[in-house]
Amino acid sequence: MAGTGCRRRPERRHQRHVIALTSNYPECARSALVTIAPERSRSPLFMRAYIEELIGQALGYLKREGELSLEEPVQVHIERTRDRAHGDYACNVAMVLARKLGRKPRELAELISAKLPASKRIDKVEIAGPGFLNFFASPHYLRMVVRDILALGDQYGCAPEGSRGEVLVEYVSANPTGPLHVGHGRGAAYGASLSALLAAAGHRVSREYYVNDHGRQMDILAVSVWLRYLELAGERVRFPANAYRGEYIYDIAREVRERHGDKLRHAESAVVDGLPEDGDGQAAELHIDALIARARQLLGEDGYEACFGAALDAMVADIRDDLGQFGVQFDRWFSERSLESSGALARAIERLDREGWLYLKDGATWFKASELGDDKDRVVVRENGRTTYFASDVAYLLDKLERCPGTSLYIFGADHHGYVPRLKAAARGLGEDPERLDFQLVQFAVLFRGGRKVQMSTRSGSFVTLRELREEVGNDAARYFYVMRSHEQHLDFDLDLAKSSANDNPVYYIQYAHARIASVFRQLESRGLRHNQAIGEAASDRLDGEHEQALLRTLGRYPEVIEGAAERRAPHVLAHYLHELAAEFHAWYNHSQFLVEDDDVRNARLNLVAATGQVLRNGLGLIGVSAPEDM
RNA sequence: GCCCCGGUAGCUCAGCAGGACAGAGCAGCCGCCUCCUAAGCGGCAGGUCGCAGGUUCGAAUCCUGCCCGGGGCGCCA
Repeated sequence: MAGTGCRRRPERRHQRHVIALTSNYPECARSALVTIAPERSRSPLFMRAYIEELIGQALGYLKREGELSLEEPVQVHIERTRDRAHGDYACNVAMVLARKLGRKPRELAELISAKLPASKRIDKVEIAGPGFLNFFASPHYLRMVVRDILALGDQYGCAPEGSRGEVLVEYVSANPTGPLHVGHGRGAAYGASLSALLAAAGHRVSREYYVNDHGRQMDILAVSVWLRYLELAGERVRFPANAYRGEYIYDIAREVRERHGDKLRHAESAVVDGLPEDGDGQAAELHIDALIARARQLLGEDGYEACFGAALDAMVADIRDDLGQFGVQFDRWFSERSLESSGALARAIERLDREGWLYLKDGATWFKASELGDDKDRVVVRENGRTTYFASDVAYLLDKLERCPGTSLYIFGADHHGYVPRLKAAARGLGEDPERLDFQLVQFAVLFRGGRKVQMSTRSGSFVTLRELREEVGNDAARYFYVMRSHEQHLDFDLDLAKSSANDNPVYYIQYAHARIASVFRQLESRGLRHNQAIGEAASDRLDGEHEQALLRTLGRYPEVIEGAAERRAPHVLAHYLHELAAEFHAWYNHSQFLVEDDDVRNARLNLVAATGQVLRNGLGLIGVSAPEDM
């Protein structure tokens, strides 16, 4: 039954036409007849943009000669071929036009390819398959790649800063009520990598962490600290079910005690007398809320703020420290409370009102979100006069849109997907363009150890913190593992694999390639030789081996990878690319000696080795993984 | 009930702005260190792309329905 050969499909072979590129039409200005995507980089390093240009010129010529009647631009794909036999790039322009013009695709392909300007970067163009134009990069172009990489260094692959729009990226934004856990870690790694990628692709990027320092959870945290403080002071107060039990609460309480002594101490009876009983569910909620009210009453404004402020400062400092060690930085930590004091909150509500999107019902103020694409209307001011969390969101959104003229990018955990229609509705309600908002939802990460799911529960306090994870597997492995899968995909994080220093760990595989490169240059020196780039460049035609050619092509692809990964908000694309690049280097390393006698060959190879090292460093840097010199 | 994400090789996943024979890593089997780190390399084997329709010259990729798994739907934060 399990036949082997019979399942194979018959080979489909298409006749190929080879068109020599001899004609040149210098007078053809760039035409707007071909569009791929807006804002394509014009850098000479971008082969696709270059090919687009060539095709545009050919079409422009054909149009002026009356051979084609083109009215509107055609949307075409210029893509990397999967099969080397198909050249380096393929374009489907003829097939797309065929549909529009009702002509045969191969016929059109002939027409177009005959008018393609000659180019030093393109060796030949073939017509193949149903009508693809296959472009073969010239050896000259491939060699140019090494020179460019060595000349540009850490700038290779980067578009000029500001060549694209501004992006304000908000990520992590975990409530400062406890340490970050592994779920936040994924958002942090994704956000940091994506931000770096966007910056490399030419966007001006600012990174923000929205600190939820306003709500009930913060009050619970403050009270938790106070209760631990009382405990340390010798009061025997029962700790409520819903309060924060983590060890870190004691640390903060100790700090408060050091600073304020017994000033905040009250007798146990004064604290709990007359409060509703603690218990499960509803009872626990009522109890803790009453306790918060009691704390405010006994401590007064200043005393309460002492606990609250200490808790907030400690938590934010801890989170900042944790993320900093993880290589995750922010340009701004935006306080939710500041929205009220700055008047941003009131202004946002006024704006919604002015635009006519607010109404009163049951004593509360509602936003007509349902008329703007959300499933239901949302309360902005509660019956008790307090604004809702959503109101803060609207105010922060308005603030962001006013500060950043480009895109506001939200990175949410997948459980926040309900916020998307609500915030878009808010943007519309404010009279702003919802297209300026970009939402990326990061799916959950599940830890596996010994092939078993690591159980996590916040209540029992048995969750794994980001810090613990980092200490267990290391920052490099954690950063890489977090972004190696698409963020839209649930992530199975294999702790054993991440820790493994065996041949199966993709992080070490890539880092090892870099370490080997460094080692090659150490060897060179120990043999009393020096790398001469100029000699290598002059002899770059000696890089004609199969492995060398493959490596050159892959290195040349890097700028496109950056561009595409940024556009698709997909750092995992870069992670995969780096793995592939490392694989090609390892294969070459095993196949050939680099430190050969021949000065020309040796230096040419060393140029390629150095260029590979540079690209590995650049790419690893963007995803926050170190590039070690030795392992 | 409504909404979001996913279902591709034994496992974990790429590929999905439609395209040329479906890819990688791990696990399995067979090989490679007098030579720049074997944390490496070469080879073999492994797939009804969840199921059924539809759109198209062409569908893993787009549309519809269904099945399975994960998550979300508060005048909480």
